[in-house]
Amino acid sequence: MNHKRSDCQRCRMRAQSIFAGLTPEELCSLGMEVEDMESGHGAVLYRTGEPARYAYTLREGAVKLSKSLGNGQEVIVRILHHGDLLGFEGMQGEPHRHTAIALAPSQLCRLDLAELQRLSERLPKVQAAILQRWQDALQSSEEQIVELGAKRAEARLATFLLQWSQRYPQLRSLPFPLTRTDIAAFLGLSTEHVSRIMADFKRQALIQEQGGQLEILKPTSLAHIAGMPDAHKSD
Amino acid sequence: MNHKRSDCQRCRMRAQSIFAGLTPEELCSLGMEVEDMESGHGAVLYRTGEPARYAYTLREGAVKLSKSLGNGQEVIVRILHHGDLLGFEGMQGEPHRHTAIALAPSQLCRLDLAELQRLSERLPKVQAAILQRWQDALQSSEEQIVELGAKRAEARLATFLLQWSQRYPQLRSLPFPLTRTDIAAFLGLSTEHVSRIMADFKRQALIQEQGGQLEILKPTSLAHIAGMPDAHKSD
DNA sequence: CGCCAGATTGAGGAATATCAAACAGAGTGG
DNA sequence: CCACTCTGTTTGATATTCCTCAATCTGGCG
Repeated sequence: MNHKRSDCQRCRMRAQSIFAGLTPEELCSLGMEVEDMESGHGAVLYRTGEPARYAYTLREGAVKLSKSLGNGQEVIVRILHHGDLLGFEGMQGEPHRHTAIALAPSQLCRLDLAELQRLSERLPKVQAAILQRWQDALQSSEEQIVELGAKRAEARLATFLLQWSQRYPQLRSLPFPLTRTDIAAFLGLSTEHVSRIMADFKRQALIQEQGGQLEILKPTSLAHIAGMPDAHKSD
Repeated sequence: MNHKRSDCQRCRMRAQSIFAGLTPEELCSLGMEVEDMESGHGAVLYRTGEPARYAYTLREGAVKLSKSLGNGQEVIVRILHHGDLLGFEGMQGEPHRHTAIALAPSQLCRLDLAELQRLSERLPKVQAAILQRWQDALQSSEEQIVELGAKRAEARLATFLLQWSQRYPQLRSLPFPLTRTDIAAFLGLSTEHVSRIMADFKRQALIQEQGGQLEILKPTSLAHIAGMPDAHKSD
């Protein structure tokens, strides 16, 4: 990993960050210790139960948040893309609730939680932004509950692929660094079952895959399989 | 339903409410429109998609939050007990994301969302309290994801029963107004399967049921089935 | 009593997991 | 450049879990 002092003023994610809406002066006055960092594929950002010192903003790449059961089984609870936040459960002093691992080479901003906490007490805008993120996370978790609770494997995989593609708009060929085992851990299936369904999708020419790149050929058919009556096709 | 102006000062839930930590003077100065209300079994508090005017604190009883799929299938996303909050997604102006239905005769406080929003901007304590609730909700949703994604029916039901019992401490016999269909919609199973497993648990004398009352006879065995290595038995 | 919603039970079938084996591709060392 | 390993994928055969459908049973209630 590679750390350096960050220049938030010029960050191209600023408009979507938790510091959006602050004037440059306010931003300057924060005195926040923010470090740019890069994490390679497989890098562990933090582990379940560790005391939380830092929170992160994911600027580029993808990160999985997972919990592991006693028996060694791993469940991926959420998958994060550029613009997402992680590690903020530490703001209330709690230890990390997940293990966070980079799925692809990623760029992040690392924020000191103690400072952030003081900050959010002073600046309601920041607190409101963080609240919004919590709400988004809850919404996505609840959608995941619906997937796991009500849909069959095919449908789960279809929605998953569509959701993934929506995080990379106007991109024909998507970065797709996930292992079958990762997908399985996220969708509550076995590796083999995921593999079979992916193979099916390819045979039906719904998707195409080559060297970590994924292409959604028939989003409408996938949406139909996913059980979304009329999801407006974004491609 | 039955409405009347509430006296928050004397509310016995005040210590756990989002207004905890406020001085009586602050509480007085709120000018919040808070209404006490009672809802009978099956009463609908709000529906998915409705514009959100009110949020609620559940003082007594139980409420289910559910989403329904296009095909008429219903998934219960979360079940609320006394002390829990609901309907707060409206604070950011969004419509309700769930349908909220009382599972038992319940007592709630109804808060005007617009007022609450203005309030939380003035009082960081209130906002912090709400943030904490969002976090709790997220945590519980993520635990549910783990249940649905990684555990088999028996284990899911066992954890569910144990979690239920933990919401009624020092109570030998628990109120248990749930239908098999409700449990099934929460655990991602079919009604019949739930029924079978419940019958099994009874035959093994792990639990006992009569007239809407549930008794956990062997919490330790249940915890074992649930896949919790050493959950400290709370009973 | 007759009726009705919910619960239980059984039988059969579909969805998914598990186990085992073969396969493909990316290094790596010779 | 070629074996050779290593990791991840695919495929097949079988076992298990869970669902579906249908029937019966139960308790409350007009």
